Amino acid sequence: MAGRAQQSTATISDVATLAQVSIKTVSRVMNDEPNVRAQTRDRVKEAAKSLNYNPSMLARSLAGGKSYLIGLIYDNINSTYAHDLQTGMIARCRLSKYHLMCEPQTSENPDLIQAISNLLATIRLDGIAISPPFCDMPQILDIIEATGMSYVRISPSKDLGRAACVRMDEFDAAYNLTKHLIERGHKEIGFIRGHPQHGGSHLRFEGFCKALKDYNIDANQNWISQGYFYFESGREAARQIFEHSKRPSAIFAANDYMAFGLMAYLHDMGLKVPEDVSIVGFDDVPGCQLVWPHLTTIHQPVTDMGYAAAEILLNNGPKERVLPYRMIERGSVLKKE
Amino acid sequence: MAGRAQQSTATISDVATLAQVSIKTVSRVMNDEPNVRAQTRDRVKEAAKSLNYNPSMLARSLAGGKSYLIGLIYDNINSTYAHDLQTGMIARCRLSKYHLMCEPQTSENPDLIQAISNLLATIRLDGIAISPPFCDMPQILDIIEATGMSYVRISPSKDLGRAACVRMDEFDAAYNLTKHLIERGHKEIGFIRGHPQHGGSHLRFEGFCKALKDYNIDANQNWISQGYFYFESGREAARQIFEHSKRPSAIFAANDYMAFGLMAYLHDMGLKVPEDVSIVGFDDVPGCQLVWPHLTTIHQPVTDMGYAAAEILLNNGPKERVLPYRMIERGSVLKKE
DNA sequence: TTATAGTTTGACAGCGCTGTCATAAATATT
DNA sequence: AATATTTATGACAGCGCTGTCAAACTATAA
Repeated sequence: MAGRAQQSTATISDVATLAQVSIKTVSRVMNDEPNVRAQTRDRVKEAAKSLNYNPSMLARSLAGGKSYLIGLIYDNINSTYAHDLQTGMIARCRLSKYHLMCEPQTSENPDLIQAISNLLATIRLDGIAISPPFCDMPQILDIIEATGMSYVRISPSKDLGRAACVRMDEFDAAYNLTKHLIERGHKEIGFIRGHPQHGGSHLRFEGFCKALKDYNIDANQNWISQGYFYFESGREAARQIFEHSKRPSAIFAANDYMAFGLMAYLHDMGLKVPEDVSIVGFDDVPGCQLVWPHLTTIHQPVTDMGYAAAEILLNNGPKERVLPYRMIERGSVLKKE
Repeated sequence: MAGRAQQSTATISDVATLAQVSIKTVSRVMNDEPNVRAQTRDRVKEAAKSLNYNPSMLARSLAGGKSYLIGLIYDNINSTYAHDLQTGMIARCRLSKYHLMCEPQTSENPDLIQAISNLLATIRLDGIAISPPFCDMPQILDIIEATGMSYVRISPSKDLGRAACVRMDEFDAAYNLTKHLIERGHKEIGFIRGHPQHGGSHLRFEGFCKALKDYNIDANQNWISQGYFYFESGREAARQIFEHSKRPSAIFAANDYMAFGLMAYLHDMGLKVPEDVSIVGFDDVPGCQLVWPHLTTIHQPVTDMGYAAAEILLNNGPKERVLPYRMIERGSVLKKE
């Protein structure tokens, strides 16, 4: 097992002795509490500085009932998404001297509920953020609520009012992206759906359908295919779409990875993007600028969502934050006529 | 600020009362210590289970002098790398009921040293892993050593013997990748160097040079260009290489992102990969399978390295682990003649 | 001046565990 | 049966802080 903690770190009583005050006064100064004479405050600060003293997070946690830790439960499948969420949360945590506990999970884990329950019992987090697909699992929300801990859902798709949440308007984004296709002259539009367990899938599909409807375009069921959010599933879904004799002029993939799979399929079939088929994705993962042509997509403000989630947890902020998305036009859509 | 910790969690004394033993005995059972009668052990375990008791990490840390936390200091620039490292470390942590504290930093931060110093003082980590470029900064290693904390360097390039480390043989990998190019008939080979501060850059370049030398090929200095490990720097470095009248038949980019930048440049210039120019990269980031043609590269076992690093920290394992790399042949290299 | 309120400080308990050490019980040895 | 040895258990202190409350000190009002 790992070695013992270090020996030679200053404690609060070292500072108290040096500054000739009680440890409680040092505590007050370190926590910026009121009712400390300016002169005393300075003396303590100086003493702390000269000893290079930093309060122990552990001891503060135990004594104060706050852990200075918030958690993030995420699915390890989509590494970029998780990483961006972390980055945003950590940025906000640092402002409040908090730290982030990262808790990857997989929805396949049969002991998922127990694992999360144990986590909550062993570490008294001051709050927890839950990203998809976990934020849509009622059982998980139940056990969190049972602990009385505050939590925030990131991009939930069911039961929106249940708890604090951070999200973007995926329906609206999908609607506008579809509209973008229609406005460029596309009428034969296919759709590759995402993982049915991931809430975003439905919202994106509904936005797509609504746009078609508003523009009086019939959705051809042959061009609607099921994928699961990863590359190969996009390729496979594409195969099913192009099995049919008549083919669409544009395809909306419910996320970028499936769009990449679709592009690979098209490449193998000798079909050109966007000349033969236009493509749009969703998420704006880094790969969008690597594929050729670059992929037109919706940029999800993932880092901002992480930041906002931490903000809600630390600051008891507003219970719902809807962040703006951006449509990123690149080269994968052909303007017809 | 965040809410108070939850109210209704069982503590060790609840379990002790229910099992009719002292809290110390409960502690022994929870920590699998010897000298507890089997019958007592069972009674305690049952009581713990029925109360859904989990020992508080915080309290154990404070009392026991172990924090059950190890840290990872990483550069947030390269998200995939950091994420994979995290994944490996977390996997190993879970086996020992440890948790990972992620500490992104940027080398540009003027207060870098102070930030790390404060971190070490506020959280008594039981160990810390340092990835590039931080693992090559002597100042950082100094302050860690001053705390007496155990640490492990990930892919260091200077001063290898200084502390425990996990790495792969980058020199050898670069050598073999260059050899691969030579064996396919390439004699005019360029190189895009990586960030001079990142150690790997030098090792990779040296492996390249050694291979050329062993095969009696002169390195044309016009084809050796400086990049900084990110996409645009690869494009810019490519521009400099192709300024010269004579152009190489193959280029080795010191990492994949620069290879992608190079491919973008070539695409813009109407040059075909691999017909006109063969390309190899280094790292095997996910984008390698997105670009066309797919990039031949060296797969770094990053997740395994994270796992091994945590293993060393938690287990006082061997002081050095050299992990195997794999050359991944894809479509970006042309076999000449 | 004395009463009153507000400000500053410290004593002390205790957060939920583990380490140390003493004691009790079980087992082995003579 | 008496003693030595091992095994099992608990009492207690204390990890480094914060919360509570009371005491001391200062400013203001009457």
